[in-house]
Amino acid sequence: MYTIGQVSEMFNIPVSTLRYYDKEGLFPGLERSSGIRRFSEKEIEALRIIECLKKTGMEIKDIKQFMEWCAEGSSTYTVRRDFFLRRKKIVEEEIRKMSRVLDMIDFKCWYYEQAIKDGNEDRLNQMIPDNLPDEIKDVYDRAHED
Amino acid sequence: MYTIGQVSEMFNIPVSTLRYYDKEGLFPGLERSSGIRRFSEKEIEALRIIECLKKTGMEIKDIKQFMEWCAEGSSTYTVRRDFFLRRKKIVEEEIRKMSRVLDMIDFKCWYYEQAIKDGNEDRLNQMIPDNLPDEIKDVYDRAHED
DNA sequence: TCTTGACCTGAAGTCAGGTTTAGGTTATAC
DNA sequence: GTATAACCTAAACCTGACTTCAGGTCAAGA
Repeated sequence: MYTIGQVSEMFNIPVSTLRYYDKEGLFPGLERSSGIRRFSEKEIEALRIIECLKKTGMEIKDIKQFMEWCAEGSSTYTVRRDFFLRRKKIVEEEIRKMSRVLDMIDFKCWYYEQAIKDGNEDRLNQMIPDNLPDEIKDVYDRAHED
Repeated sequence: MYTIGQVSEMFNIPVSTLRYYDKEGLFPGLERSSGIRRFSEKEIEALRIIECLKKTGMEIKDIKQFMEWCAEGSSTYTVRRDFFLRRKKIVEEEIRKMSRVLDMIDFKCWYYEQAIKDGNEDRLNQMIPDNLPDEIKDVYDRAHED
């Protein structure tokens, strides 16, 4: 059992944020002794999941929904699995999107490298988009496919 | 040359958002004729970069900084290259982080698949973290490395 | 016992990134 | 030439995710 201050240190999350999460219903079964929150392993695991889901851009109210399903017990196993399957697709798509963003950034790095060499963008602007050298053409194409 | 409405359709961005971007200084040299905004190829390319940088989580005010460098001309080529090199590192880190999140999600999918089969989490809780089967152990380890 | 630090609450404040509203101007089609 | 659709501004409003504040309680050590 941990106090809010200990959990705050463990996860490097402000105490105010933990209280906010509690207020928003992210710890459905959180115990208290004479008013003071007592975090068990259950809440620690919940917090790991919260951190994970927040990284995927999920909103607090949707994380709350998941925590409520956890509190409901074994009747929600399939709902919870489907929840993660949906999230999986979203994160996979996010990674694909980021890879394309990375191609765009790589292209821009190359672009400014050339501009530095040339002292201007004239030659570059004549190359784009059809006369790019092989070394960068693939990156450009991936970055600009919609 | 395009009107704000045409650009809105091209990019599927509300007109109000384009005006907001303009107010925040994201189109430094944007022309007007009798008060009406005239978007040129320059602003279209700017908007492509804005969309890209927004996907990396960059704030409007930092995107504005970049656009100002663009408006300054050839003296800022190296600054702009370095800007993209920094962003590249951040996005690469983001992708690595997302891959670990994906491992966590894969683990959770497996976990609930087992729980559905078993009808409870008892067997699972005895397995975690040291007696996991090989098929999932790697995923678990990657998901939990800090 | 008293003080000090960690805890508690509800309400207000903050910040980013827009969106909505109200009131007005301009361009285009009939 | 007049309707109406698309444009304009400033300012207020909204949402999510916190943070800060004011005022109060609780537990442990000197």
